[in-house]
Formats: sequence, structure tokens, C-alpha cells
Amino acid sequence: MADPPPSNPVVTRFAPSPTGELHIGGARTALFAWAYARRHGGKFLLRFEDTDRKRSSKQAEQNILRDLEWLGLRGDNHDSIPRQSERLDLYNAALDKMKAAGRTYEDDGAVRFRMDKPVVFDDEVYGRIEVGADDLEDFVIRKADGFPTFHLAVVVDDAEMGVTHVIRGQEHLSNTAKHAALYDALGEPRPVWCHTPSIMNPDGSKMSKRDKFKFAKTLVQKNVIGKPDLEKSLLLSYSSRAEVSRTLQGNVSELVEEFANDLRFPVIIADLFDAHLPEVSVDDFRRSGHIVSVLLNYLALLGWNPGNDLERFDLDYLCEHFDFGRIGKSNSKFDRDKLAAFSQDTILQMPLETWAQRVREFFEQHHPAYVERLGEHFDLFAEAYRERSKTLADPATLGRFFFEVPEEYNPKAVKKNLTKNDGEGLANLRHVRDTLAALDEWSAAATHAALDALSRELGLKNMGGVAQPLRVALTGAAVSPEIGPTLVILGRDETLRRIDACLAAVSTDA
RNA sequence: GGCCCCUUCGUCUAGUCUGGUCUAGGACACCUGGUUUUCAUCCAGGCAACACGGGUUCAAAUCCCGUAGGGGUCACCA
Repeated sequence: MADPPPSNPVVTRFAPSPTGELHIGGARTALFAWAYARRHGGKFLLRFEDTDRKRSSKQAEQNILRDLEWLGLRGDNHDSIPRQSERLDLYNAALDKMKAAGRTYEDDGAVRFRMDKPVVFDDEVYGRIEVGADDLEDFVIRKADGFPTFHLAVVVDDAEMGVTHVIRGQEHLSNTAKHAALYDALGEPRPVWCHTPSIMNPDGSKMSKRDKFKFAKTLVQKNVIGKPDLEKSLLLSYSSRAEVSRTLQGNVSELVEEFANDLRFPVIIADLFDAHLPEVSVDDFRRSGHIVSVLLNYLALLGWNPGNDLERFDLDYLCEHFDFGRIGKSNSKFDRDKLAAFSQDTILQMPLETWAQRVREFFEQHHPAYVERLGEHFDLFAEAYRERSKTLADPATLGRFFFEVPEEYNPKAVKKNLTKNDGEGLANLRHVRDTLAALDEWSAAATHAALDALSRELGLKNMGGVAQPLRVALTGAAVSPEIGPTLVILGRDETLRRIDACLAAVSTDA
């Protein structure tokens, strides 16, 4: 079942074109190439395919490298990564060779390669592929601008760099016949090809950065259009932030259409609605607080499996067991719920100090003000949210009330916990205030014990009768971590202030 | 549209090559019950699939043919 061990030293590569962010699918391809090289004691090389001069940028190169670094997939040629734009001599030499053999011809300033024979090649996951001569067309290998096309460049580079195993996305499967013909024409040995299935959205569409626009657009259409006040404030907000004043004259529908390609659009909209954009690039996942080891684990399992029921494994395990034979053939849908479950599981297994440290690092980067506000209680805060978090960012969103005074109180929560039964909850909340104000020691244990005692004193069946009204006062809703730690993190002064504010704002007849 | 590829629970998948051990296993999601001061965690249980139609065979999720659905590709993009 396992692949036969390769006889030559293995050389794999990851060759992105620096035209944008590293896509999550690209990350998985890189992971597989990296793991295969590690498994066989070979090399994993990087290369930038920047023959599209208009779309390539050094900034994109840097970003891709940063993301690869974050994933822990460092190329063995990290210090001198070749760029195709700097190797024109190589392609020209190959061109000359094929020209001399009569395999090429000029066409409108470009050079085409003659495809005249049927091609058969083998793929490690899709098996033998045969393409008849009728289905093959001559294709351009050098563009009029003198640059090689992707087809020529990959083949020449992979041959020159000694790449033995070409691992890449399935969208290249139909290009492979061309590449095989080129290898043959150049007299170079063909590599082993391994095409991996694609990663799709839950609805079966391709995961792409367009998803963010779609998401933002839907958000606006659902929540704003038809509501004049919201339309106006969105136009104002968008135009001021994006510095596009003329949108003020348009309407929201036009805005959506007009800025469908403005990268800032989804970000601004998501910000406005406090919504979470769908992640599609590695950078997106990092920003939303995903733990890299979990992401890698999930990614590996999307399309590959060890052949048993094991799902949770680390990179060492992957390097020890990864093989082409266990890569599936069909596309898979990216299941955020399962990723979240993996994450939560991992967070639960982490030593508390590790979790606190990771959250601190994430917060220092994304929420420095929160770190300052939390001060000495940071670890307690992290601990309070450990069982409730699926990402490093969750404590910030779930625990927002620690940093922002509730502006309004959830009506349902108010009714259920405060005003119901002639304001029983409100009455209890007054007792809570007195009890907490009189407390000598402000600790999780002491506050908990005091509230517990109070609930019994009041003849309540459990602590809920005092804890829930208190939660509404502190958070505006009825959800928080355990009440003891919550009080300590918030502090006595702030706690009493919020209780007073709540008592003032909510009355029985409200 | 031509060509290529794919098709097991809602989702990721094991099982397919080497047909019987599969009344199809696991995980996520979902549902029910229990623990619990809320949320979450945790515990117990449950629902749920071989795309369809023909063959071959004593026997088919597994082999063959066809149909349907999905994806890719058909650029002087990669």
C-alpha cells in the first residue's frame, strides 16, 4: 500500500507566483511537498514564478515567505530563492535547443512548440493519463515580450534544479501533457507528478478572495438596503474611510457594485458590522487567531489520511507517514466547524501557561490596549476563556464586555433575570451590591463564597438567582465566565459602577 | 461545447487495487438525556451514506458498461 521508496534523492519544490497572498490551498500543496521531502531525507526548494511581469511584486514575495515561515515550511534554498525573471538565459538556451531540433516556430512574435504526438504520463494520485494527438495543440512557450510562458519555465527550472517530484494542484493536471512533451523534447528525464485535489467552499465553489467581497455584499444587501438611515451612515462611513467622497452622491447598491474590487471594501464592511470575513489566505487565518499546528493538522487531513482512525497528529507524524498513495482523488470542502473543533481540543490540551502565553502574544499584536487594561489579571482572563475559545482571538470577542461598558441591556436577559416576578432579580441585585461592597477580600474564592452564602440566605435554590442578575449588570447579557474570576478581572470599582448603572437603567415597569 | 478527472452519512473520510470478515467503521456537525450559577466544558445515547441504471459472479461499496451530477482545462496567466 505504501509507495515504494524513491531510488534517487528526493527533491520537491513549491513554486508560487508572487501575485497575491498565499492561498490556503497553496499552503497545503507546500505542506505535502515539504513533508514528502522530509520523509525521504530529500530537499524542499522554493522558487518564484514571476514571468507575469505586470502582476508580480516583491511585496507579494515577502508576504508569501512570511506566511511560509509562519507555517514552518522553510525551503532548503531559503537564502537564495530563484526568480524566473532572472533566469532568462536558461530558457533561451532551451529554446535554441528545441529550435535547432525543429520543434518550434514563430507566430506573431511569440514562439510556439509543436505538439504532434500523443502523450502518456503517470500521476501518483490520478494514475495513467493518455492524451491523443487530436486533443493537443501547439502552445506558446515564449511570449512576444521575450519572457517564457509558465510551461517552458517550469519545465526548464524543475529540470535545472533537479526536482524529482512535482507536487502541485490538480488544476495543472491537463497542462502536464504539455510539460511531459517538453521534458522529452529537451532530453530531460520526466519527474514524478503528483496532483492534489482542490479545496472548495462548503457550497462547492472555489475558495477565492472573491468570497470576501461576496460576503460583504450579502451583508450589505441583507442588513442595509431598504433602510434609509443605515444606508446613509454606511455611505458616510465608507466614503470617509476609503476617502471616496463622490460615493455620497450614489446609493448603496451602486456603492457595492462600484467597489466590488476595492480590497478595503470587505474589510470596512466587516468592521462596520463587527462580522468575521471568510478566511482564504494563510494570512487571514493567522489574523483570525488560528493556531498554526492545528491549521496544519487540519490541512493535512483534508485530502490525505494515515489510513486509520487517527485524526490528530503533528508534523513529525506527518513526515514519518506521508505518502502519495493515501491522497484522495476528489475535491474536498473546507469545514470550518471541524477546524474549530480541532482547535478547541488542542487549546484544552495545552498547558495553561502555554495558552496564556499564546493569547498574550496575539493580544500584544492585535489588542495592545486590552493587555494594558488587564494588567496583572491577564493570565486569569486567559484561563477564564480557555474552555470557551476556538482561536486566540476568541477571548477578545467573547470577553469584550471586560473592555467596553455595556451600552444596552438585552431585553430578553433583563426580563428573565431582573424584572420577572415583580423585579425579583433587581431586588437580588441590590443585595449583591451590598454584599460585594462590604467584602474585605476581592478574590475569586472570596467573591464566589460571598455570593454563594447570599444565595442561601435569600433562600434561592442555587447561585443562579444572584449570579444571573449580576451577569446582566456586568455584561448587558446573561453570559460570562465563572462569576468569581469575572469579578476579579473586572475589579471591584468597575463592578459596583456597572451594578449601579444597571439598577438605574432598569426598573420593574420598563 | 471538446478533452481530462472525480462521485461512500450534511461535511472530512476508512473500506475499492487483492469481490465474501461491511446488517459499511471513525471524526465534525446535528438531535436527546445527564452534570453545571449563565455560556462553554465534560459524560451517555441517537439520527445519518455506498449518485442512478444495467451487466459479470454463488457473492459487488468493491470488477465492467452506460447515465446523471460536480470539478478542471481549452490564454503571448500561472
